[in-house]
Amino acid sequence: MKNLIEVLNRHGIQPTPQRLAVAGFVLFTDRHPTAEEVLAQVQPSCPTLSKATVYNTLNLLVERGLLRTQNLLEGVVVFDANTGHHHHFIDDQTGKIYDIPHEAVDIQSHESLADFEITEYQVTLRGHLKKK
Amino acid sequence: MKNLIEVLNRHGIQPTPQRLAVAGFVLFTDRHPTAEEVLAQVQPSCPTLSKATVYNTLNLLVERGLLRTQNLLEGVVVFDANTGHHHHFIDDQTGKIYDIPHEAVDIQSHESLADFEITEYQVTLRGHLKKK
DNA sequence: GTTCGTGCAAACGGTTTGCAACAAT
DNA sequence: ATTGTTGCAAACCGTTTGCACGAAC
Repeated sequence: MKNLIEVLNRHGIQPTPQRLAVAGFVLFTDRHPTAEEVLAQVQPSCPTLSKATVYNTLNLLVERGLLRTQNLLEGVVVFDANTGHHHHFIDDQTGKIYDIPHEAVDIQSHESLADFEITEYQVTLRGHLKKK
Repeated sequence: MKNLIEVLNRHGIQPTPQRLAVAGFVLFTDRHPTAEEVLAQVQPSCPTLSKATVYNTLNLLVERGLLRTQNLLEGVVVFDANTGHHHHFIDDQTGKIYDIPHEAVDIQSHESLADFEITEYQVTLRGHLKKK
């Protein structure tokens, strides 16, 4: 992917094969993988990839603003390619995490919160998918 | 505290001195302490208290529904005596976590979320305290 | 040949577990 | 004696780090 190389370059990241493999997966998936899952996914197509390099690369992508981490489930850190403001829906039955556009949820806070200057908010919705 | 002993008994927890010390702090604070902080806080008044017993007791309280864990900040697990539905406000400057009553925030979800059967939601607000 | 990235293995830190000593009944 | 709790230390697991090798310029 030419584009990916450009993106990395633009963020001061040298596009090595390992980094391309990791970024190529993690920046374009809507799953919310853990570091382990990234390794398991990418290892086959890039057999020399080590755990340390996965972590180094993921941290680099986060540092450069291409990726963010999320702490949605008890003690599990996942990586999210959606770096803008958005919310999440977690399917209780499958554990799957869905991104929800920021505009899809409006919040209205009671005047009892007058002392709080709210600059940002994130909503975590839980439930299950409706059978349609 | 007579009450505390009763509460523990009612939940099938034998009220040992260590458990009373831990529960006496963690169930009645509105801070959101980590396990470390619980140990540091309670150790002085209960010198024989070990780290393992703090974890065992906290896990027991969670298991019995007297306490819950929260994952609000990157990789930090805190314990929250408020076991009902509620939201949180995190002061960006101090990192302090405030409990927000569930009714103090209304959410309204866009019809684009029609496929999601939402059974529960939690809002994390961020910002800073207004100087009054 | 200097710089940067990699793989490996060791270190790390928060949490858990195994176990022997120790109540309490 | 049995049951349950404790403290200690070791184990655990996800993540980070140190370091020597290797590729690129």
